[in-house]
Amino acid sequence: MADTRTVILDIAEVAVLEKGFEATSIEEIAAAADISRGGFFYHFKDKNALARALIERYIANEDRLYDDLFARARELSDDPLHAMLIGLKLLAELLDDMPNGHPGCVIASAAYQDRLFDSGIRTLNRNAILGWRARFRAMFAEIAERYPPHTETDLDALGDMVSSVVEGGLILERALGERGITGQQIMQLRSYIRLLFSTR
Amino acid sequence: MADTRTVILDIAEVAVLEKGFEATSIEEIAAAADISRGGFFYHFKDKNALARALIERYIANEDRLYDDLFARARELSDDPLHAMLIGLKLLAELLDDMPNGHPGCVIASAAYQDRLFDSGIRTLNRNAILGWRARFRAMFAEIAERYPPHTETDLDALGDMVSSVVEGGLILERALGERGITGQQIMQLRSYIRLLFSTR
DNA sequence: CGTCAACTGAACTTACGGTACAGTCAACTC
DNA sequence: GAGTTGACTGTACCGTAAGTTCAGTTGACG
Repeated sequence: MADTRTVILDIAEVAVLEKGFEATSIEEIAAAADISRGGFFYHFKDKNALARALIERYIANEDRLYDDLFARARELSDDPLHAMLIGLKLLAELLDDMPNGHPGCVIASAAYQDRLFDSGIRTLNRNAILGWRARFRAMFAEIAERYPPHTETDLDALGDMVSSVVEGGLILERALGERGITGQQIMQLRSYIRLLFSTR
Repeated sequence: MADTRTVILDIAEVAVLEKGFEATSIEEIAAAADISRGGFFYHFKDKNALARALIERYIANEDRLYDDLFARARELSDDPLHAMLIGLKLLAELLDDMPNGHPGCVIASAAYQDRLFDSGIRTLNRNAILGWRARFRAMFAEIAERYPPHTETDLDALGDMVSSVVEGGLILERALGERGITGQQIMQLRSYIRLLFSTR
């Protein structure tokens, strides 16, 4: 059995992504985790601590996922452009193969409920996104060195585009109730990257 | 002076985008609109009616904006590809020129608070996004006829990409607290469209 | 037996959504 | 200028649901 803290976070994540943070009650989380309301407060000192833990865990997971996935892609090709194209394909497949679709992004959810949280949490979110920008920017910079882009391109904006397309895709997927949208959008981004850098 | 209903919607929109729907109280809206709680219920029978009105108004505004903007673009060029490129540029400028930045998308906000609303509201959201898909799909189809794309492309996915990039950009913009991100992202999409269709 | 983590269960406080309704007041209609 | 209507105010009230606190229980382990 997983430890209770993890169970709470799992339950809370799903609920928060479906209804928002404020609308997710501690009672409801506790009930689903088979503990009492008091038990919840043994693990988290207040509701804000839950939010912080939720976000920290999400960011750590996402970072690990990107690490693994693009490391794997780099194993499959030594060329930075090909590795990026492979990585994006793997990412699209991974998202599409999730049993119930990707549940949504905790950071996007938080972005639309900003004022509920303290500035520490906002900083956390900000840094996560800046981290992804830097990660992909570096990868694109390496590509651009070997394959000069056909159009002058702001590499920060291009780095952001990965996050942007994922976030946008998840919103459409949720709002439409259609599976596979996010993967499709990533494949469009991939198509852009290929056109932008590849020779001919 | 604007009529009270509009004032309520304006205030509620900002508040909901900042804190989420559940966390926005009727009391607070009424106070900001300088009316009593009773006054609020004169205009909206309950909180759900407010949500619906908020979303309906947002969709109508967005539709009108797209209508105007791409009609204008079409006036400036008869060529469908050029018109699209002009339209995207205009869109990016419009978003960047907003006095306090774009406040965020009500539909994205709703997407992450789905379970709060009845299925009617979900249908509303769904149809709005399907409408934008159809709108842009048609435009891309016309472009593709004259300029066969360099890569085989799913026109629905391409149509969705406009919404996706806007939504994603808005999330980054909010989470980072940086202006201009959404405009940049749209310019990236524009760059993709140009590479995908243009001869040369 | 003592300790400690992991809880339980009840109590407390506040806030919110919603209802009901009597009354006000300015603007328009006949 | 009497009457009507739309747009409210203000107050009182209800139910309940939510966050938080805490004293006390339980069971495993040394």
